[in-house]
Amino acid sequence: MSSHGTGSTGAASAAHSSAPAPASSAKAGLGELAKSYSPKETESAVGEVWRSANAFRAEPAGIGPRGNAEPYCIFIPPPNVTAALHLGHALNNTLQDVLTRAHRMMGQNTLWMPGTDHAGIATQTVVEKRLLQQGKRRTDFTREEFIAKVQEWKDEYEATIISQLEAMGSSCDFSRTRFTMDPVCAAAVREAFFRLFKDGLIYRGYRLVNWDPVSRTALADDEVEMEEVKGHMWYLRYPLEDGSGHVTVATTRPETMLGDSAVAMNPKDPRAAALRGKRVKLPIVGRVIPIVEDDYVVLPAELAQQVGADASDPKAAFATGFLKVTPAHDPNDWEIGQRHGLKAINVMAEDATISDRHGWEDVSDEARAFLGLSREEARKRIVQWFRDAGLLEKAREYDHSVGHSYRSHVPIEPYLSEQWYVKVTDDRLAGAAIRAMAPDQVDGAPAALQRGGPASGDGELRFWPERYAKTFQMWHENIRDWCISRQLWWGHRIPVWVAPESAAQHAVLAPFVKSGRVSEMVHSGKRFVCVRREGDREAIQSLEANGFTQDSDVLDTWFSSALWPLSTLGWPDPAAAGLEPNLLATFNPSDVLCTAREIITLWVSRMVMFNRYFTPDHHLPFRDVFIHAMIQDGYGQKMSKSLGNGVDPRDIIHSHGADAMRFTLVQMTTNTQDVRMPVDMIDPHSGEVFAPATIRTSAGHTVADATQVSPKDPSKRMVSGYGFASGVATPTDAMPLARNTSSKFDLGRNFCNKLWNATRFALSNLSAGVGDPVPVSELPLVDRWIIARLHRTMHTVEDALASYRFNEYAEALYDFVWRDFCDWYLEAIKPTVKQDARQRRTLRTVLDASLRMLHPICPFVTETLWPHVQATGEAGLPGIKLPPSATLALADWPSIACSVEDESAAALFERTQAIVNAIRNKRGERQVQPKKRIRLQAPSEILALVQASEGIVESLCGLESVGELVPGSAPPADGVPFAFEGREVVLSGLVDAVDVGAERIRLEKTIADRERQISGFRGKLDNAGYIAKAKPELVEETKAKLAEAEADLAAARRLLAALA
RNA sequence: GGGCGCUUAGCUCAGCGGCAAGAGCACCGCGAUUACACCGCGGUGGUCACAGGUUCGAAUCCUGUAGCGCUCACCA
Repeated sequence: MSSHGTGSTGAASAAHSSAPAPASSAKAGLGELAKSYSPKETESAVGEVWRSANAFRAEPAGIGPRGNAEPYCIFIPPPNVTAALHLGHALNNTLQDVLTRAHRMMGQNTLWMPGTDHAGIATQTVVEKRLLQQGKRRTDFTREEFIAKVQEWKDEYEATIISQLEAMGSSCDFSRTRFTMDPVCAAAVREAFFRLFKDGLIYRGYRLVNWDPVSRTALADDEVEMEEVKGHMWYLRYPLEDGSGHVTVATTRPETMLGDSAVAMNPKDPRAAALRGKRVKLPIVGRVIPIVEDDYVVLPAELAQQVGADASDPKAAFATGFLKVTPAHDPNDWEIGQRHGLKAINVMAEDATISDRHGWEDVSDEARAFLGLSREEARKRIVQWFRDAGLLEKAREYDHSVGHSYRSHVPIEPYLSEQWYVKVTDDRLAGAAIRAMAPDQVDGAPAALQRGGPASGDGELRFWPERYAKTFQMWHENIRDWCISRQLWWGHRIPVWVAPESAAQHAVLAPFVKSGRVSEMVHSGKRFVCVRREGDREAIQSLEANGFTQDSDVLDTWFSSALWPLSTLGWPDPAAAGLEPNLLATFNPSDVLCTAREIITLWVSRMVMFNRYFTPDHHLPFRDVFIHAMIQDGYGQKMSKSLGNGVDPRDIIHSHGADAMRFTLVQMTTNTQDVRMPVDMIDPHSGEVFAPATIRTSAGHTVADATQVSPKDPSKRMVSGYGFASGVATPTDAMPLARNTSSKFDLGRNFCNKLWNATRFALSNLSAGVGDPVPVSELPLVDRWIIARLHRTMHTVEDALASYRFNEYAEALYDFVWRDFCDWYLEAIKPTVKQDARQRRTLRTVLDASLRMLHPICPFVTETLWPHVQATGEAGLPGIKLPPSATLALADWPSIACSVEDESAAALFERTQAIVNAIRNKRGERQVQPKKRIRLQAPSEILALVQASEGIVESLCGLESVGELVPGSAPPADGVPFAFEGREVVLSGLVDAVDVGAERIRLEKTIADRERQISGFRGKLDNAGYIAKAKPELVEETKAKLAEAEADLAAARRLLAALA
């Protein structure tokens, strides 16, 4: 089919020869472009063109050729280094690149800041998993040794990710690439922590956290996954202390009863009066605990109705009205405990085994038997104990959802511990985030908006699509303080040193505090000292000499991510970080953040809070937030690194090319929430595409089986992407890794090929020279029409881009290039362009402008074609400016004046298209061979239209003659009549003999269609409400349509009569 | 339970108050014509999930129902 692999006359040689200086050295000519676009052979050369032109380097204000231009900046959502990028990232980054490239071409000083995220818990987990496969554990190494291993992993995947971004054509300023744990970012983290600590916004909190008993670390709320679990509801009897009876509590977690410190009941409960002041003797433990009254307790349905309380609470269905209160092991119980001054008795160790060493003191002999048991085992034995003691009232099956660690997948234990918190509930953080919202996107009474005065950034944050503003608002209205300490090794170590409080510390600390090098606080008998600078050895040595030790925990990853728009630009001091002093001021605030919706709470929120808090004028990190769709696999599951169902963009680049991938992704970016991407596999043994065999994981996900059998040869096998990502299967020479693909990308591939061939055709004509510019009014009709279409397309594209309607951008160009330019313009000019230099000027100009507008979506193919097109001579017409440029990536966006749009020419050409379509339709209906010439006879009004088309109707319809149809004269014997614009028109020479019966059926169908239309239009026009209330233009339009339909109907009836 | 979204041609999706509802793929017919078979020309195919309502006019707005998906919170 093409010259793949020959390299002799193909695109590869053309691109390679032009790579060092594409525009100047390229000699355009048909022979240089292969018959079809072969991305593999050109993409790397194009990448080299951009690299050698330093095309994506951004400089701060005042420096470089764009130093005085308005800045445009996007911060990449830093991909985490746990794994390679998948198609979700490809979508995310393609959209950012489209914006970046378009704004660069529009002349702005444009920075797309790239980098990666260390993803503390996730990365540590994948490395630990790999070590486990080698039979080793984290604790077999020192902290430093282990971190070095994680670092190795990070280096490998960081390089992979950057190379994936480059392969996709991402126009990031790679010279500024950052990593959230590099020294520049680490300095920002240190300063931010210090300031928050000093300002009282970081504090030590002793409370229940989400505890992962396997990983033995605290987790943030958003790191907990809810999973449906089949369990039981146990009804336990607790005897009253005075022996007068018992109360029954319902619980799913009987093992926590060892730590109960009260039983609660609702004060409205009819039984409350009798029980008020009584106490309960806790079985097994023997602890005597009070019965407290609290509104939180739900009454059982029957009682609720009796006292007129709300019985609709789902809990009412199984509640007993008595609630065991275990403050140390349940968040709600903790709240009740706080309200009633109850003790929190922690009965578990850090691994969630029953323990008497973490706050449980009154262990009875009977209870001692349960020490050391796991949660699950303790539950069984305690239930058995109650059953044996006759205190188990009943048990029933009960399904409920339980929080699980997204890391180890075991149930989370609400666990009492002391952690570091950021007080995000403070108005300076959450309040500032809500005040940032654009007022028209804030839901409900803007109470929050009224709290603060207008600061810069207030009211400026806008979500696209706007429905996501609600997510942002609700998150901040219900926000809870943020637990930021993690008991991990991989991450930013918390810069706090601690020692038991003592008077002697003052003398040591005073000078450091005074000079602002440290900040201190005292909490529960300990002194905590935050050291501002990592390099402050003097302060650290002094602290350590006085018995202080550094907190061994690290910070939540999102703490450093939250600083990304600041840290990447060198905050707090770019110069000290070795960067340009005004880098930060130039590019923060940035313009838009592109991300997925689950990131709104995790990251967008925190960036907004931190950027506003840390900048003196409280400005935003970005003004717009664009939320794009989530890419799902063919089974409706989110593509994710952890599930391993992601498709590597390099696979799609391999099968379809980077531009095809990009175009397709942009084209599918509507404002929907999810897009499905059915994934096929390519057999590495045969190259055949097939649907992979799937399995269901224990968690219920459908994924490609880890190994697959070759569809061609059952003796051969391969490893799937899932098999590789999950570590289940390792590719070998005999069992290689299979690439994925998806036929979805055919759309983009076909389009790129179409553009390639249209350009090839244009080049073959342009070699005759492009002529001097002439006013648009002097050009042939079809030229004036295509220029009008070009102008309108440019506006559609610009409007779409300005409001992030990416699919409209792609579709406007798809239709313009394929439908208007290829199907109509190129076909129409074929007979004339070789002789008409004016027309070649139009062709040159339209092609040039099209490549420019398409470049942000398809940078590789457009840049490859660019030097060939540039070499044909000057582009542009009066009103259309297309200044030359060596590289397309740095070329100007087209400038097209509205005055070039000739509306009457456009309208006339649209009538031309209509008659061409009508004639083609008649040919098609009769299966006339394309080569066969036919004759047209039409009344003078229609003949005038045909003549005005300047030969286009004749050439596009294969007409050998056009003649006047005199009214009343007999039509030719082989005449095929039809109605056009209410006139009778006859085609002849289509067939040897007219099939009168078939002709009658066609005419009768036309008559029926028109009659239906006419009755529709008349219905509207007879409706007084329509005449009175609809827009006048619309009424006029309807009248015109009615008239035309009536004329067509009359013509068809006359034709039918003549046929008989 | 709260929030968000989806349900339009066989498939994947646009359209979100006003032409006789669109695209790509698939399908059917004609076609190796000096850009392109990753192609050209023509065609088939839809009571726009269902039920009410608002309106001169509803796929489009409102209410309700059903199914699907995501997300947050929570269950003793």
